[in-house]
Amino acid sequence: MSHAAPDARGLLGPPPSVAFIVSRLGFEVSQALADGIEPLGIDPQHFGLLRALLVMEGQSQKAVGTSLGIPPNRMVALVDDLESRGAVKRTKHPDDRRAYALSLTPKGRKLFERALEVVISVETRLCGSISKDDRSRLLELLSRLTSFSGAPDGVHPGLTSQP
Amino acid sequence: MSHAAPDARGLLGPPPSVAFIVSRLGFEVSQALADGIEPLGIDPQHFGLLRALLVMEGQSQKAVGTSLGIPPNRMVALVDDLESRGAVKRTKHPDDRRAYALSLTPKGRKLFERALEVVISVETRLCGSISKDDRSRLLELLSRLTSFSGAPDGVHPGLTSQP
DNA sequence: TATTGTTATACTCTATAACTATA
DNA sequence: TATAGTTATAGAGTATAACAATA
Repeated sequence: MSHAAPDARGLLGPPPSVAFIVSRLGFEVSQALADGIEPLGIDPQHFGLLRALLVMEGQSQKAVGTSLGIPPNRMVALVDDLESRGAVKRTKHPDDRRAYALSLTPKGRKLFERALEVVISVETRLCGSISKDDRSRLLELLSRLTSFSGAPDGVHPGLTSQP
Repeated sequence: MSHAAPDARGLLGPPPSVAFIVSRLGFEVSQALADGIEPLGIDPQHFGLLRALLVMEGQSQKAVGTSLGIPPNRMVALVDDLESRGAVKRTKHPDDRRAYALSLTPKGRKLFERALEVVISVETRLCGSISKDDRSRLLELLSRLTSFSGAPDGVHPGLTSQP
């Protein structure tokens, strides 16, 4: 049935809340983002790692992992994936022979840029129904909302797991 | 190290996008909501079911499930949980002896109201840093964003799974 | 003795598909 | 034969904990 519960909408239930809308919209956007980069052969976690490596060039797996909130065992698989497709490189760490120094290859940078284009296309689709000014206003309002996690600015806690 | 990557914030990376902020904030809010109702002994899926039953009193598991996008096998566990704690009731469906008619008990309504209080408290915390007028503006802007899923108005696709 | 990266095991969640009783 | 509800099995994803090499 395409209209199983025609009365289930908007009548009862909670009054419209920012929390519910953001929660729902956030899920949909995450899904769209994941679907969009999937053809590139990566998932959101890979994207987050590429993004971090852009500014953490040469740091160890451990350092990058803790900064992203990703535990060691998962870092292994993540870096394995990206290394096997030539996007990142493990080289010996100059100061600590136990550790690897992670770095992006040119191929990795291109991969990140293609993923960024996906983000932009999702943004365009998402905000296509409001004016440029309204988008700015929205951005400004959203940035003033109290963040729940203490995660640093560019980090998406959904891409980690740590409590 | 508590400041492993002090430069990873805001310098490089994508320009601020509604998509990224909404995705991140949505995750945090969902987490806060889940954490908030956990002491009540339910999770977001249970909450969604209670919310649906408020307006689908007497309908079958199948009907409620399809309206929420929840497959039959999971409906069983969900309804089992809520029934065992006396929040919903399975009675024989008058028209179809294969089916059950689901209904909320008074205890179920109280449970839903307590969960609603949690939603309100999260809303208050989330929007505590902006004025009442700004919150209205924000709500209005958010509601004008293009939704990705075709899900009906009150349905949160993160609480289902159906593609 | 502590730490980096790694591997192995266990657990949770979900999807798939069989099964029963009715229609 | 098709459908409502149920149950069983298997798969993906994750966390826990043990491991080897180095500090």
